[in-house]
This record gives sequence, C-alpha cells and structure tokens, in this order.
Amino acid sequence: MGEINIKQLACELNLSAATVSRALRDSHEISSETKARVLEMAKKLNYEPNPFASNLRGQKSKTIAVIVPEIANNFFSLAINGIEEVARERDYHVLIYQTHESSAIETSFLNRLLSGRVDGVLISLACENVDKEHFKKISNQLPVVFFDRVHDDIDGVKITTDDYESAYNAVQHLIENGCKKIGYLSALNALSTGKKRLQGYLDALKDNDFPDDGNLIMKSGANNDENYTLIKNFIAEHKPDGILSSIEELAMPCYYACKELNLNIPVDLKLISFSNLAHAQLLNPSLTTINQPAFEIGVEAAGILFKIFNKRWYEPNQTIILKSNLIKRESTRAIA
Amino acid sequence: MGEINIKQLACELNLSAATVSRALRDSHEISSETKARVLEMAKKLNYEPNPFASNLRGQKSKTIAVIVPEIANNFFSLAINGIEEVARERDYHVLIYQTHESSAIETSFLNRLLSGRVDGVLISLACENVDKEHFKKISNQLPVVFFDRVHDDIDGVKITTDDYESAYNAVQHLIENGCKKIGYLSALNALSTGKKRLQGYLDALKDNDFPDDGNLIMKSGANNDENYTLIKNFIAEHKPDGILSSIEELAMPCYYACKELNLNIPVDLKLISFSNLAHAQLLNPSLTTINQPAFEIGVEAAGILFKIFNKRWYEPNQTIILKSNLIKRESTRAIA
DNA sequence: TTTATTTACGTAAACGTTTACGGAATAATA
DNA sequence: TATTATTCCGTAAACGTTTACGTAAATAAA
Repeated sequence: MGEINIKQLACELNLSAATVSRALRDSHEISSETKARVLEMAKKLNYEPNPFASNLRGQKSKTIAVIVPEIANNFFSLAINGIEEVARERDYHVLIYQTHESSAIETSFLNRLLSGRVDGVLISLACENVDKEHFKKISNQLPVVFFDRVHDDIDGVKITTDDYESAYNAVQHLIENGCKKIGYLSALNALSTGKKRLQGYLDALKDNDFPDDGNLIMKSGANNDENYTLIKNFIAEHKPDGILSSIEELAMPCYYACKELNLNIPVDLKLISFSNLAHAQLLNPSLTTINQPAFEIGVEAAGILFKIFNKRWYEPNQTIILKSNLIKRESTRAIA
Repeated sequence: MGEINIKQLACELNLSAATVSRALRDSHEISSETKARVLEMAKKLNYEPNPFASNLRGQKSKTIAVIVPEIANNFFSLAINGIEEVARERDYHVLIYQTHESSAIETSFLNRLLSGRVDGVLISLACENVDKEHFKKISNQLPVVFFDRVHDDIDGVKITTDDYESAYNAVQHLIENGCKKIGYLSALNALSTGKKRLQGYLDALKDNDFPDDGNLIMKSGANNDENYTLIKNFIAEHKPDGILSSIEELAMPCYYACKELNLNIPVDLKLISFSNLAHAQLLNPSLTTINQPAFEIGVEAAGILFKIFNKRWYEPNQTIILKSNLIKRESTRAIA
C-alpha cells in the first residue's frame, strides 16, 4: 500500500533514482543541497528502501541467524538477549531457530540458511550427535560462531565457559563441605561442553582419592518425566550425599525427588548445578549454582561475528573461554 | 562461494531458468520426467533459491517479526517458543526484536519493518505510553497481531488472557484465606493488560466490602533495584497481610523484602503473582501463581497471523481471551 | 586559449527469481 | 486433411535497488 519506492521518490524530486540512492547513502558524488532535499523528502514520504532489492544487489542481508536448542531456557534466552542488543546497535536483524535438540532439524535450518538469507550464524549445538562433515561445508560458505554448546571435532570460532574448571571446583566444593559419595547428572555427552564438565568431575574425584565408581554417573533421559524417574531411582539406589548436575533441567527434579524420598537438602544430600536460574536464591533450600555469563556470551559471540564480517578477525579456530561463577548457597552447606 | 543459482542449474540441465523454476514449484506446465530431472539435479547441487530474489519478485518474505519487551523473561520466551514452532511448520522465518519497554525503540522497529521485510508482525507492547496514531498507519500497511500486552485504544486482532478475572479471583483467594489488608503491586499501567488486572483487584475488594485505600496500590519503578526499595518500604509502611503482584518481576523482591523485614510468608503476608516461573513450586515458600498459557498464546497469535495471510480471517478487531490458571501454593496458605 | 580535472548527475546494467506471453510440437476433433 | 486443443518449454520483462560508466558543465592547470 503505502510502499513507496525509490523511483517515486526520485520522480517527486525531479532526480534520477541513482542520484537519490547515492544521496541516501551519503555519497561524495552528490551536492550537499541535493542531499538535503532528498533526505527531507525521504523523511516526509516515510521512504524505507526495500531490503530485498538492496540485499539482492549488494549480496548482504544485514541479518544474522541464531540457532539454539530451546528459546524458553534461562541460559539461551539471556544469550539471545545479548545477541539482539549487539545486532541492534549495528542495525542488524536477528532470526531465531530452535532445534529442540534435534540435529536433523539443525542441519535443515543450516541448509536453508545457505541461500544467502543471512550474513552469518550463531549456533549452540543440539546435544545429539552431529554430522561433522556437513558443518565443514557450511562454514566454508557462511561465517559461523559457536557458543556454549560446542564440539571439539568441528572447527570454528567458539565461545564457551570454563566448563572443566567449573565442574572440578564444584566437586571440590562438595568435598570440602563433607561429601563422601558424589553423583553426577550428565547431559550433553556428545558435545565437548558436556565432556569437559564430566572430566572436571572425574578429575576432581581422582585428585581427592575418591574411588572411581561409574555407577555414580547418571545419564539423562529423553524428557522431563523420564528424567524425574531416573533421578529418583538414581538417588534411591546409590544414595549419593552430593550431586553435581550438569544442567539446570536435571537439578530441579532433584528437589522433587528428595521430597518424595524424604531426604533433606543439604543434610542428606548436597546439590550443585550449572544454572542460570535468576532466583536460585529463593529456592528451598537455595541452590548453589555454577552461573554462566550467558548475556556476555551472547554479546561476545555476536561481536566476533561482526568482526568476521568486517575482516577484523584473524583466528578462524580460536576458542574464547569466559569464566563461570560459583555461587555457594544453602544446598551445599556443610553440616556441623 | 558455493552459491549456485537457477541459471547455472538450468544450464547444467540444458533447460531454461523458467522451466527449472516451474519444475521446482511443481507447475503443471512441466512434464513429470523433466520435474524429476530438475529435482534430482537441484538436490545434487544443493540448490537453494535466493530468498531475496524470490521475495523481490513475489513481494512475499516468508518472514514474520516478533516484537517483545524482553526475551529473557519466562512469559515471553515461552510465547516465542510457540511462535517459532508454528512458523517452522509453515517454513516461515522469525525475526525477533526487544524494546526494553521503550516505545521509541518499538516505533523505530515498526518503521523499519514497513519496508516489506516481513509479511506480518506479532507484538507485545512496551509498557510506556504509545503513539496510537502511529499504530494505525502501521496496521494499514502490515498485518499485526497483538498478544498479552495490548491496548484498548489501538485497533487490531488481540490475544490476551482473562486478566480481569484472574486478578479478581486472586484477590478473592487472598480474602478467603484470611487477608484483611491487601496490597497491589501494579505495572503496565498504560496498557489495558495492566488496567484490567488493577480493575479486577479493585472490584474484588469492593465486592467484599473492603475499604477503598489507594495507598495499598504500589506503582513499580524504573528498575529492579528501585523496585526492591519501593517494595520494602511499601510493605514496611503499609503492612499489608496480602499482596497481589501484577508481574513476576515485582513478586520476587517481596521474598527478599520479607526476609529483610523479618516477615513470614504466608503467616504475616500472603503473596500471589502473575507469573510463568517454571519452578514456583520450589520457592521458599512455594509461590501461588496466576499462570498464563504463554506457549499457547504464541501458538494462537501466530496461527491467526497465518490465517490473515491466507485471507481466512475476517475479524479485524477480535480479541481472543485465553484462560490463566490459578495455582494455589504455600505463599497464600490459610493460617489456622 | 587549450587541455586536464573535478563536480554532479543520468543511463543502463546487474543481482536471481517468477511469470505473462508466445510458440512449436503433438494429440484430438471435425 | 484441416482445424483446434493440449502439452511443454523458451523469451523477456519485472521486482527495487546499487553502481560502473558516461557526460555535460564548471573549474583548474597548462
């Protein structure tokens, strides 16, 4: 309807479309008076250049894609928040896609994005096994920055947190506060993110001369209901006095399971989890968390993507590691 | 790089670009053998049509925009989740923008979207006062569906929840459980969403012959820190024995304030809040919430937008109201 | 004065699709 | 056989920009 284009604008001004285009882009080939006239008329008629025409001509989309497992997740929504803010500063647009942890969907999204719809992609991998070869093809055609959920076997720029150290320190904290039998709720096993957390757990146990008991590692299931059952049985059977949960989604069920099993946190069981829950402080008991700088990860990842766009990034395989924050609360309090 | 276009594909097949295009869109003008050949070669060469060229030609973007105040918010992230799923089913792309409650930013986003970048917009309004005239211009040029944060003075299709009834019932619940002096933490005052919640509160008080005391209505401040101070002072000064919070962001500080003031929830103060916190159950004490069907709102809103696209929507000003769910928990327990 | 340079703008091509139009070959009908 | 309809495909224009190229006028340099 209102859709006014550059030709009509030019006509209104008795100029050619080329002149108008150049004036709007502040070209030195246009006199300042003409520029002023054009700007004024453009404002008056509410002219907005058609992005598809621009993009088609210029092969730039001014758009980036963000691919995450889930949007409704404390970590990812914060990361997207950071990404959006950076994009906005640069007048870029942000497309979002969620994979629901399916690498098939992930691959399908990536393929669709190869058409030039976006200038670059920020991705946090689905936890399923990935087709690494496919990723190589992708990143040859499109700048990609990985964040948080990364894979060692896939080359690329990566922003992560200090997963190994965080897990290690978490276990150390449990031990210092009296735990003798520490369980691990594992997830993201196919990704280096998950592997590092697990390794941190294992090494901390070893360094403290804890026995190497594979039974204390629980693998997460397919959905929340299954996870709850798994966790309840895990606790009931193995009776750990401390648990490190590799993701928030596995820590919450521990509360319910402990209530069901009549176990007191932290007396009978101390709990610590990777989590970006805003109000871990208000849980009963308050939850000791490994808090990842989610917003900053988003900002950093987006920032690097823009550096790549501007040819100001020279480390195609660099991994940037931000520090997580261990926040000690009631759920791991030492019992006198 | 790899970017293959329809001409190269056509060349490879000894066909014209037109034939290839038609074959890919399954036109009846193309023989089935040719179609098969084209499809095969397209798959083989990983051909993806350039969306900008298609959009430019067809004046369709296959993209929708979602404008929300904040992404990192339990309600909005769930709504976006719903929207994304519906969009995905239809092979649509989703752009997200956050206004951080600024109507200036909101207006600026909307203006940029008028260029044809998207086929439609889903918006949840910023809580600042809005330029209603501007919205009229917008919705003449672009299909817009409002969700949750809506404004009575702005025409359009709207998806909301039963804000009035929810607030009314919440207050009724507080009264039934013994509250004599019920405060209201107000927000979104410029929007009908906020006005209806407030009115529900007021009418419930009136219907129960409670005195009309404006002092018991607290207006939210500019940020979390200010809100905390406001709330603490509010509780300390007016000593309500019940509080209805119109948004989750005002309920959480109540916990901290009560701890600070040595007040026990629910003994000294009962608390209920509009909230989509996943684990309200685990708070200390567990929080009674008015749970909005956030995901469903997203699904519904997106569904209607697609109906509008397909000319299957005939009610330009209909408001669809979904029901919220009052979940009673410890924070409003009656004290014997 | 002649020639070179700069300024300021217009013309037209290009980006990669889709589609109106047309046409040749084949099949159907008279 | 002559006419009409159908099938299948190609040509070219169009979508709205941006930009290489050209050019006329004005200015500077020779």
